[in-house]
Amino acid sequence: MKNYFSILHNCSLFNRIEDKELCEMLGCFSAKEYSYKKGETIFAEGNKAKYIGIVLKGSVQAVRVDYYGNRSIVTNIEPPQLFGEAFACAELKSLPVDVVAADDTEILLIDAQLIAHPCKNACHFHCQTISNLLSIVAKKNLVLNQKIEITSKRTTREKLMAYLLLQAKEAKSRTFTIPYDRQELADYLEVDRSGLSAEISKLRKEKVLECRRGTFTLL
Amino acid sequence: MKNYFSILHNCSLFNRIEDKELCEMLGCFSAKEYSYKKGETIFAEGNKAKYIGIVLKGSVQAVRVDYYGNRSIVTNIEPPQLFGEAFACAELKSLPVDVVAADDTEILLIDAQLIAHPCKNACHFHCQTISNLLSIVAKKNLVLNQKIEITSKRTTREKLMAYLLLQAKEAKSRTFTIPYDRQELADYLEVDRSGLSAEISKLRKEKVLECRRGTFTLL
DNA sequence: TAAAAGATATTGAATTTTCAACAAAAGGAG
DNA sequence: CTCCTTTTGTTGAAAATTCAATATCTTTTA
Repeated sequence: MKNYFSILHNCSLFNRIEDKELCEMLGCFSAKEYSYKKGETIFAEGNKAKYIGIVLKGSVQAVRVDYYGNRSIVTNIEPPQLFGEAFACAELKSLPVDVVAADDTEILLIDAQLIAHPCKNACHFHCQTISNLLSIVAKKNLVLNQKIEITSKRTTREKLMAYLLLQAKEAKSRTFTIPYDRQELADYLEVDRSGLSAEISKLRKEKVLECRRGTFTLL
Repeated sequence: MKNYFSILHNCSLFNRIEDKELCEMLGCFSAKEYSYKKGETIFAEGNKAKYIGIVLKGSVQAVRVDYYGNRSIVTNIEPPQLFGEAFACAELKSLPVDVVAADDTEILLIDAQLIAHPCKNACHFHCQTISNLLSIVAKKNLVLNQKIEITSKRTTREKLMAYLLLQAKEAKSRTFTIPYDRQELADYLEVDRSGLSAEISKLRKEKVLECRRGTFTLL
């Protein structure tokens, strides 16, 4: 646990919480650490949403696999961000997505009830933590809104460009690395992988972008 | 204001808040009432997200209009639900959507700062309100997830059926009325209106559903 | 280093969507 | 009731996507 203290320290769930208090809280929340290999399922669709997860190392993805095996990636989460918090706060009986490890991953799980509902004592941290959680869930909302903005475009090219422009903006650079391989990017954009590859090729020929694997440069 | 007391009473922002306290709070939050005609813009894209809105009468929609005038409807909000709360809680500098009145509408606006940030006094309401807001924002998250689930389908038919099945489930009935006309439904599903009409016709011929305007029956 | 495995790119055919124009139906105003 | 406006449905052509099969390039591993 000690190893990950600096990550937790930077986790916005603990904004304005003293390091000393943070240690107490982790005990109080009975936070537990877990490891997953790449590809393993952390939460399965249909499970009850009980836990808030914090990514300590690696990365996790919220994915949905439909009827015919079509995979859709909803979000990618990296340290020190949270996952599952919205479902847990909504006290959902059945998760609408799978949460899987996108790399070899270490996470911390906290029982959401202990955070979301005010307790008798420790009320100071508590109110602050809930306030932090509100801010996190609100920002997660924006992430979903961005995904909707991107995938609401009608063509593969438009979706791809909307995504890349946003990434460039977030990286504050024309060159940036995305967290997806081609198949994953297609699953995020909700398009066919081969069509996506073809579109990337065209954009390259048109000198709109350069790329090598996950690293893109907009020209 | 008095007229809408019963609506506010049922608004989950005020869960576990006594009616007496509710009155005080509205004053304290300097809540103000506004009216809009159908089609008028309540918040414009790009504005700073300062206010949390509560729909008292009518309905509002979060919409995005892209580059070429393509409209996309993100959500439809009816009394006594909130809108803009996620953007306000995330303290967004620039709204990513327009919020427009979908009918002749009355709303209440509250300065989000006054809700989201703990104040010195009145701490009891406050912590409860923040906790309520957390639950609301988390549920809004689910609504966005549902939209993503629906629109991630690859064909118009699949999107339509996913949407209708969800509506039937929520209405707990095979017959239900949706809040959209054909054009709006197309804008929500992110598909072409004429293609949507054609698909509805096919489904009717196949005896999968019946419909008249916004009222559908799944067979 | 070579072979194998995995990821990315390419291609053409089939399917689906979009687009535009128009027809039909429903609702509202006078 | 009739005219007018709005909404919904229909159609065919053009454009884009998906699908499947194969080729090429990278990385891993033996």
